[in-house]
Amino acid sequence: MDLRRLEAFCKVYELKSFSKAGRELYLSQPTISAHISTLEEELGVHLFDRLGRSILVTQAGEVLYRNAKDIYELIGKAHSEINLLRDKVVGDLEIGGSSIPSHYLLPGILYDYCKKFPDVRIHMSVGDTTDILNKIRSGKLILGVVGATTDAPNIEFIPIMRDKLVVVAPPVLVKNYDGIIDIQQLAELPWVMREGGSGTRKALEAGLAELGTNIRDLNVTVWVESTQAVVQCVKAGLGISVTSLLAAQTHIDSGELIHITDLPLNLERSFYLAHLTGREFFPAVRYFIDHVKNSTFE
Amino acid sequence: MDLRRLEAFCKVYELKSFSKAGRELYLSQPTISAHISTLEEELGVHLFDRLGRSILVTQAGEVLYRNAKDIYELIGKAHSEINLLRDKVVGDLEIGGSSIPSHYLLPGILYDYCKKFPDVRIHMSVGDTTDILNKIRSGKLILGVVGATTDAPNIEFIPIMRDKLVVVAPPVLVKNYDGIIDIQQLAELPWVMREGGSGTRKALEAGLAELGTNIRDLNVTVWVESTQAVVQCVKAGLGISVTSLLAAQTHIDSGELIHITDLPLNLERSFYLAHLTGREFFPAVRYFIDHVKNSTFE
DNA sequence: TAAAAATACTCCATAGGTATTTTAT
DNA sequence: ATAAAATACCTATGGAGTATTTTTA
Repeated sequence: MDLRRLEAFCKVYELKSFSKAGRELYLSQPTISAHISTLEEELGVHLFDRLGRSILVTQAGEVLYRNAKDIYELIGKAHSEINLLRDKVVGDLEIGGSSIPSHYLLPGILYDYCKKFPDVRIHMSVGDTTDILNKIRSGKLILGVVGATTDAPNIEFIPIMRDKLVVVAPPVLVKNYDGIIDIQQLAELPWVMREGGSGTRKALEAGLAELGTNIRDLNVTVWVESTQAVVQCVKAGLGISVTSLLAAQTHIDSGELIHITDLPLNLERSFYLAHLTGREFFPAVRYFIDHVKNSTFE
Repeated sequence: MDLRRLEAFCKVYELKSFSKAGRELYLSQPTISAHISTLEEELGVHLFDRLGRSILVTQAGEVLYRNAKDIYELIGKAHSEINLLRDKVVGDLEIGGSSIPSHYLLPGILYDYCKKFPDVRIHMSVGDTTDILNKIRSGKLILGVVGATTDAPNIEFIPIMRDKLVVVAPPVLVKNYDGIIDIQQLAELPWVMREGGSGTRKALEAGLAELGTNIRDLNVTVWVESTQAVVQCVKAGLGISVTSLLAAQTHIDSGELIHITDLPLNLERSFYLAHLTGREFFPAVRYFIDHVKNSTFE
C-alpha cells in the first residue's frame, strides 16, 4: 500500500475519471492508470469497473475509499501534533527529582510553570540521585533535579540552588552533652544513615573525607531509604543523622530535633538540573530550564 | 509521509537501533539512516537523538509512533475488509425494484436470501423501470428487477418470471355493460394511466400497438405514478386501467375491482434482473443472481 | 469523431546497496 | 577495539513522462 497510489485512487474516486484525477494531481493519465492497476493487483480486486470510456467504483473501491479517508486524517493528525510540539509550549514533561528537590524545591517551581504553560502535562517521578541519573541516561527522563553530580561525561549539571546540610539529633540523645559536640563524640553516637545512591549521603561522605575519616568509622544503627524516614527515625531517638536544612527546619523549630552546630564538618551541597548532553529539547523543555534558572538562583 | 519510511521508523523505535532495524527489515543500516533523516526533514523535527553509538527517541518520535501504529492498524483493516468482500458472501447489496417487483416479488426473494447469507446488508430502492435502469447505468445500483427491457446495449436483462397484466374496472363503471367489452368500448371508457417510465405502461403500449392503436386513442383522465395509486384510483371509480394481476388479485377476489377478460389484448410481460455489462460482481452479488434464478423460474 | 483508458516505450529520480569514515563505548 | 551511525558514492528499480492504440459514446 503506497500513499501516492492511494492518493491517486482517492482523486479518481472523487472525480470518477482517470484523466481528470491526473490533471488535478499534475500527473499524466497513464501514470494514474498504472497506480490504480498496481493497487488492484496488490489488493486482488478491481477498484473500478472500466466501461470503455467511463468508470464505475466497485464495492471494494467504496471500502478502500472509506478507509483511505481515515488514513489521511490520521496522517494529518500526526503532522499537526508534531508541528504543535515543535512550535508551541505543549506536550509531556517527564521530570525526576531526588528526595529533597522533589519535596521542597520542585512543587513550587512546577506550580509556577503550570500556571505559565497550562498545555504541558507534567509527570514527576521521585527517586534517589542515582535512580534519577540512570533514568536520564536511559532516556526515560529528559530532566532531573538532583542533589549531587557524577563524573559521567554525558550528563550536564546546571547548578540551581545551594543547600545546607545539618547534623540533627533527638533531644533524648544529646541531653547528656553540654551542647558542644566534637567529632570524636559524633563518631560514638548511633547514626541513622541513607543508602548509597543518596545525594545527601554523598555530601556527607565528601565532608567526612575532608576530616580524614569516613562512614565506616561511624556507629550506624539504622539504614533507611528516604529523607522522611531519616527524620522520623531521628525523632524516634534511633540516632543522629545529617539531612537537608529544608527538611529539618520545621522539626528544629518545634524542638523535636536538636540542630548540632559548631562542627568542623563542611556540609554544603548544590542542587542541579541534570540532562543528557546532545538531546534536543522541544519548547516545553527549553522553557522549563529557563524557568528553573530564573526562579531559583538569585 | 512515505509508508516504507514510517515502517523503518517504527522498527527503529521498537528496537532502539538503526542497524537492528535494518537487519529485521532486510535493509542496510545506511538505508535506515536515510529513511529516518528524510522523515525528520519532512516533519521538521528530530525523531531520535543520536548519542554517538546509541539513540534515544524524542518526544516527537513518541508522538509519531503512536500515530503510526494507528495508521498501520487502519491499513490492515482496509486490507481485511477488502479480502472479506472478495472471498466471502458479505457486504452491501444495493438492489432496485420497479413497482410490481419491489412489492410482490422481491420481498420473498430477499427474505430467503437474507436467511442464507446473513452477513449481507441489503438496501432496496423503489422506482419505475426507467428510474431503476438509470441508477444501474450511473452505478448507483448494481442490480435491479424491472418489468420491461430497453434497447440499451450496455444493460443485460435476465428474464426471471412472467407476469400477466389485466384490465380492471370499478364495478360502478361496468355495471351498465353486459360483462363483455370490445376494444371500441375500451377506448371510450375513462382511463387511469401510469407515467412513461413504467414497465406496465410499456407493456400496454406494446399490446395496443399489436391492435394498430395507441395510448393517444384512449380517454385518459388521470395520470398517476405508482401501481398502488392506480389500484386506488380505479377502486374510487376514476376509470379503468391495466395493472399486474399480482397487484389486482386480492381486489378482484374481494369484488372491489372487476377483471375484464375476453379482450383481444395480449398483455403479458416478463420481469428481468438487470445489470450493467462489464461489471465485476463480488460474491454477495453473484450469489444473489443465482438465488433469484433458482427461486423464480421453474 | 472525440474523449477516455490502455499499451508501449523511454527516462531519471531515488530507494537501496557497498565501502568507508566518524564517534563513542 | 568494537559496535553503531554517518557519509560518500554507485546501481537499478519503478515512478512518471510522451506517443500511440483501443474502445465506446
